[in-house]
Amino acid sequence: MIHSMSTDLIQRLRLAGYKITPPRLAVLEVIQREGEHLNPQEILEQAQMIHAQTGRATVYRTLELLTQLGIVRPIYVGDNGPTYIRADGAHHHLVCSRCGRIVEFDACDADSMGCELETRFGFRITSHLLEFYGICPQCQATDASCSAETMADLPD
Amino acid sequence: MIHSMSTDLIQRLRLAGYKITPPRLAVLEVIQREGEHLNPQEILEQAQMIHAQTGRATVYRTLELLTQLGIVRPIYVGDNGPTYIRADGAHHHLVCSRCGRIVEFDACDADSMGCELETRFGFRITSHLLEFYGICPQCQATDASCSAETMADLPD
DNA sequence: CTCTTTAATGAGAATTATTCTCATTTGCTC
DNA sequence: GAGCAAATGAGAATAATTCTCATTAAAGAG
Repeated sequence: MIHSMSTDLIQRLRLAGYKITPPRLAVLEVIQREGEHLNPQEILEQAQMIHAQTGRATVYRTLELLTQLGIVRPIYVGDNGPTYIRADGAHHHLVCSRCGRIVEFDACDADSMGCELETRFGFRITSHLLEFYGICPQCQATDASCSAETMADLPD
Repeated sequence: MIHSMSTDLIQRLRLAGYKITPPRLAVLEVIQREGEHLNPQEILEQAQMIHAQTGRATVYRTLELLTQLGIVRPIYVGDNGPTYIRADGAHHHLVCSRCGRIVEFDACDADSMGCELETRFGFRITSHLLEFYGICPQCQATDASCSAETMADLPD
């Protein structure tokens, strides 16, 4: 099997006592490559391009395993099901409660807080998620007036 | 129907053009009362104590509605399904990737960031969620050594 | 207070997502 | 390369959520 993947991650799997198998490599590869917001179905499809026989159950099992190992983690955005992302790195979202619109931002003070929390609770912190919830400008405009747009939001 | 609930919320429903019905009042009451981390099944059960005929589909429909209105929002903790909380107020978690342990903390710099983001993106922000992911002290201890505890985490 | 309109409801069917089962395969160690 | 247990794939089973539709009832008009 050809794989151009971080030997480091493979080592982590091996050291934790797990076998290095084609489906696991495929899932790992997919998540490393895309990095963002793939749901189990999409991960299955992409993994099958790498290792055609990959089964759905194995994808779920692998995602659970990689989550346990702190390599990936599920993230819930809007009202979709879970998607998986690399467990390192931070995520910052503004989420509109009304329409579900998501805006990303960077710049975040959380890292310094993270350090403090590491000391305080003894966690070894690898990443964070900071989400603000509210109403986006567009939806505010809609709410404010009693125009046709407003009507569109009322029950049919 | 007897309900000792925030007239304010009822007004918001009414103003948005929705009818005030017993199941909606029941769900609203349950979420107001408990406030935290109830899943749809639990909300159904508790709502039925208030209004016995409440149906499951209606609970889902009401949760969707209340989410749209920014009154509640779903939150995903660990690998359980969604639970619903009041949309106001902040939530701060330390989540262990390995064992799923959750520690709550308060004190959070996010509010000032929230103000800045309101200006920058025009959102009207009502709450936030800040989660740090990492490995809890217990799991670190397990990882570090090659003791019996470590064995327990390896594949059977 | 009664009537009318139409949103909302409950029951259960249908769908979708996830987990489980088990016979078979395959990494890994020696 | 032989042995062993972990890992796998297929599909069954389960759980969670959404949809359908006939019926009910909330809200406004008169």
